[in-house]
Amino acid sequence: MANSHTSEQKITIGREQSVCCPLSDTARKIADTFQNMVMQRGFNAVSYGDIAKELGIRTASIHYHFPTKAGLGATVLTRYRDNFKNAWEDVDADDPESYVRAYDSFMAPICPVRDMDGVSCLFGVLGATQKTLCPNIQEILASFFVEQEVWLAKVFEGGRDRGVFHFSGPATSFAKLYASALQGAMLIKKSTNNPKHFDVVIEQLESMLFEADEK
Amino acid sequence: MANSHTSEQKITIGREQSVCCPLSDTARKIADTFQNMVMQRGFNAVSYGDIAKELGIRTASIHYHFPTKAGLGATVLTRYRDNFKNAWEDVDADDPESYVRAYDSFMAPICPVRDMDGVSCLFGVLGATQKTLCPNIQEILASFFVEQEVWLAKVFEGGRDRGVFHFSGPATSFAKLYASALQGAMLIKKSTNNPKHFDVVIEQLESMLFEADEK
DNA sequence: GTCTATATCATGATAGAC
DNA sequence: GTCTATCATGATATAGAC
Repeated sequence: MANSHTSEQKITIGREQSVCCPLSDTARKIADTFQNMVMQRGFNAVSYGDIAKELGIRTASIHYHFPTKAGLGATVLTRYRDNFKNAWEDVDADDPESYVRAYDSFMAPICPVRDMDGVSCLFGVLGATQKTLCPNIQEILASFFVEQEVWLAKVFEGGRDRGVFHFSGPATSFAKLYASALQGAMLIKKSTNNPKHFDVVIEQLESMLFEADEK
Repeated sequence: MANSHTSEQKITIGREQSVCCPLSDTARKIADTFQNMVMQRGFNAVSYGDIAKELGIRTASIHYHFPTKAGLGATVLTRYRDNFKNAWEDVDADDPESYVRAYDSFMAPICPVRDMDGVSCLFGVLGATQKTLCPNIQEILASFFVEQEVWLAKVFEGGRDRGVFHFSGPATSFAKLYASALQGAMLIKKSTNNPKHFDVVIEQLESMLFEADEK
């Protein structure tokens, strides 16, 4: 059943590399294909055989580049996380508009995920089966969600203080809500085959966040 | 790795039965155990062997009650869905408070999921790997999310008209946001091992929905 | 209704030739 | 770096005894 997809789609996010050595051309193709498939089907439903078939190579070749599936998963997730975190622009306390730009930089890497049918965020997909993943990956997952919330709360709070954002309650609570809504929206978008679901949720969130600008 | 859990936890939701014949005692134990495990690890990471081990029986016995894993999944998901939908109380157009009660009835079945460590909503877990599931289950999933949104939007809109709820924009958009936030919050709660995450998101949502009552 | 035994298949992974 | 060949394991599922 894991092979019952009819049309694989290429995803162009997350090609950046993590701390360690850059990936060779083949390794990158493997990582891209794996990432794309996991975002559609989940970690446990993608096999080396699926990747090999898609790329027209043998599973042994994949094992040469990535000896273990857990290692491949960690590489892909690290790259995906770094792509997001590197996008986050710093704020300038003296420039209110920098908070809006920071928010935009946060949302930018999400767009490619939004625009692909049949996928949802890698973090969310892995989080759904968290307990089945190796401790390394569990740790990357958990710490990203925490870091994301801390960063968002800082931007939201500073932006509210400067009058560019509007929401009630603690900034950490609003950040938790925002991150949760994005994850859930991608998940429901995928489950209902309705790309618009995600767009509508973002519209609703932003109409709240920027409410004064629209009055 | 699917067996690396140290302490299975019992869940008491979703014991209600669907349209067809009620489950025998053993069948119900199997369904409960399977549902609980799937909410922790996902459909593809739970095997008949895992269930058999947990219950102290053989896999062949499980096949007697549920010939196929897809069938077991459909039974469990149908039961889970009915448990939610049956909780939804009708509104009385002449009674504004009935809209608050309807909202409470919607949230009630979510509490047990909130209170269990290491699990997230069955809909969300299955949605994350949607493409790997049989068409039957995919359909139940997709239609539930749509029905949920329609019901929520109706309650939100009626409640806003009567002054008990407060939000801006179309009720369908707010319903989409609400459903997404709940799904994402459970997912992040599980991924970060932080039960409070879910509570905070609900607090934030309700402080928005009931804002006037708190001023 | 539950069991033993078994069939069949896919999986992650390794050894060693080229 | 890629291949063929192979291994060990665990999965779904079935047949038939009790």
